[in-house]
Amino acid sequence: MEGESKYKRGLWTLEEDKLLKNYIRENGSGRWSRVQAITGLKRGGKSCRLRWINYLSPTVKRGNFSKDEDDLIIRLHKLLGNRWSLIAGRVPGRTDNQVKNHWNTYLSKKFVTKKEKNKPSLPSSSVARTNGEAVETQKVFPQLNSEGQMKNIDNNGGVNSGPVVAGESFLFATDTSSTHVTQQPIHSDFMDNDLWFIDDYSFQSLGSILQYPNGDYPPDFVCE
DNA sequence: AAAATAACCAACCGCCGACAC
DNA sequence: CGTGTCGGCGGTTGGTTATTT
Repeated sequence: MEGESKYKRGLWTLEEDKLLKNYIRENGSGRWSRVQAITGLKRGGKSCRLRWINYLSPTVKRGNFSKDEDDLIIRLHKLLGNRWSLIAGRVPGRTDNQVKNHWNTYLSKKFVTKKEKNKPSLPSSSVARTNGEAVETQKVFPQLNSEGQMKNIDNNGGVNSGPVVAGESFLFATDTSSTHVTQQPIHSDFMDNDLWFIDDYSFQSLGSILQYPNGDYPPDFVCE
């Protein structure tokens, strides 16, 4: 097809990086589709955006993931599933691509190995594949309304409500085969034990780690 | 030392929602 | 409303590097 080679592909060169950085400095990030016209880069807007967000941006942290970062990612993944942008948003300096790669190449193996000791099988309705391994990805999406009522919506559309104090730790538990979600108080050492590994019939998560430092909740926590 | 395999990670792809016209 | 464009997302690919045989 004509036009298929309109854009260069593959790894970025230092010269291309320099052109893109110059563009950002002069025009700010965004309007990616204009980058080619302005800089002469033979790259599509999407490619430029990705290169900036995942690599060139000064906010991107390079180097190995720390133990703390690993722990946080594991917990957030338990809570959010494969919603990498949401997870990355709570791991300072890390991009969704970094978190996703780190999970797929390292953490999922640790995670699955540990989980498999306690879990002989998975319900087929909630099985996804990661690196060829079966991983349960049941999701619960809590929503907080203006009165502090927490609506927990699971991936089957089931809803359950109850009072929640913003910032207080709470626990979601849901039967994998039903639409019911319940909340239970948790004890303070929850974060230090292995409860956040999936067991046979429940999905449990720590809601408070979803909250941003300024007290806001992510888009999934809709204030009505 | 060479070949095979595994691990890592940057980049691409397809889809989707928001928005402008 | 319908259509096109853009940005964002998660899944996947493929090239490079490290490790094992």
